Amino acid sequence: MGSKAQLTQSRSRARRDELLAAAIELFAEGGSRAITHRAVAARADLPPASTTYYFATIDDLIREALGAHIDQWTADLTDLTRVEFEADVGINDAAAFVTAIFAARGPEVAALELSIFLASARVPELRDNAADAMRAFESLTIAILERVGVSDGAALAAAIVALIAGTALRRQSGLYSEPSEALLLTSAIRDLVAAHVLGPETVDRTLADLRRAKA
Amino acid sequence: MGSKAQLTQSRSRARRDELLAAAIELFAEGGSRAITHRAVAARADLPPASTTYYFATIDDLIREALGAHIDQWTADLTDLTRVEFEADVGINDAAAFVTAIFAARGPEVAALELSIFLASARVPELRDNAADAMRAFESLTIAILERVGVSDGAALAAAIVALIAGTALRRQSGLYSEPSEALLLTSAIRDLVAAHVLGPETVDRTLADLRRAKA
DNA sequence: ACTGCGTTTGTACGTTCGTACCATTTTATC
DNA sequence: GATAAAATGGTACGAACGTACAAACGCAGT
Repeated sequence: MGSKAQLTQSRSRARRDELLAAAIELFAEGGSRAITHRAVAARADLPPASTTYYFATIDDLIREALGAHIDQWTADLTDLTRVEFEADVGINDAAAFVTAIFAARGPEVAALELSIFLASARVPELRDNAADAMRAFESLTIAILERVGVSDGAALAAAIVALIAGTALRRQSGLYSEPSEALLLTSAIRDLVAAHVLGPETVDRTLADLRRAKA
Repeated sequence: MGSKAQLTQSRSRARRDELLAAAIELFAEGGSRAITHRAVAARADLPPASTTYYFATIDDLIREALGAHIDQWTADLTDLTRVEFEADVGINDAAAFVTAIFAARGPEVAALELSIFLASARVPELRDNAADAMRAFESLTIAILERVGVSDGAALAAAIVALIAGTALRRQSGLYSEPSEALLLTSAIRDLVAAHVLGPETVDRTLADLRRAKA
């Protein structure tokens, strides 16, 4: 049996965190297959037996690593919610800001978070962590929308979050250049916000006009 | 050395395909960790040594399985592009149609395709397959937009694809009920199309109005 | 300084893995 | 039907894996 660690000493907690960080590194580089006791320990410059002291099984180690990483992301997003903006921030700045959160950290980092979301579907223990992260991302988006003047933006925020996540995924294919992706995303966010401001009646009318024009 | 198979016999090709299908099944259930020679052979009801005859290494097996699956998806999408619609199809039907392609096949299947996209970022051999799939999806979306009356919809299609992919990802967290997700997605697609039809000037003006209203 | 508990780590065990080998069976060609 | 090529499948071997264990170590409180 592993995992009789009690972590009463701070040095011990630090070592555990280093192992988790090493595991995330390996996961980012080679997927879950790259995470083994020995590889994690070697990456963290710790003896091979150190992993079994802190984690009962290798699956626990993987779960904890992914969970800790996504939790950190949740915490970062929650912190951002409290950031104050300048008074006259416009949609463009806000869109760029939200975009930057997910998409502009480099494709590799985004891929990591996306992978954890996917993994959470298979791993019940991670589901709450993923849900929290998603909630935090949407809350942040709602908060930013409010600063910009949109008050009832829950559904809009959900769409924007989906748009950002999808763009991050699309980017993994390497089909499109970096700046054009960012432009596309900002433009789409602006479109969504504008449609929301104009209201469903205008959208309905516009689409009805489109249908009539086609005939 | 494995992989001296020449596949001159159709039965042999069929067995190979069964192994690939079994590998995909295991991948969907337990990730890349679940794919081992023995597990794949057992799942396909074939002798343990059968995998080494068709695939030089286990990584080749994994790559080929993921590649074949995403290629099949590309082929399906390309076929759909050729489907003719009824004359007076509206945006709602079209949006529901595109939505169904990615999102309504059940979360598990969508997760599989998303996972392959993510994996393609790490595995150079899969990059072309992922790019082809993305292109096919966008081409299909462009084609559908044309039937609805939108002609210059390349950027719009990119946004819609991102939106759909992101919604599929968001759904993995299990935060939202199935029908509300579909509604949200359809609504967002309608908004994007409407904003596109109204044009950038209207969007600009609307956002400028919003900014003024806030102050 | 002593004692107990948490921590650290070298080592080893049994299992499963990737892969190779080779005898056997099946199929294609003549 | 004979012959060669392809396909099949039982088996085995070394490496890497997860995990366990016990001895050694360090940091409390006394």
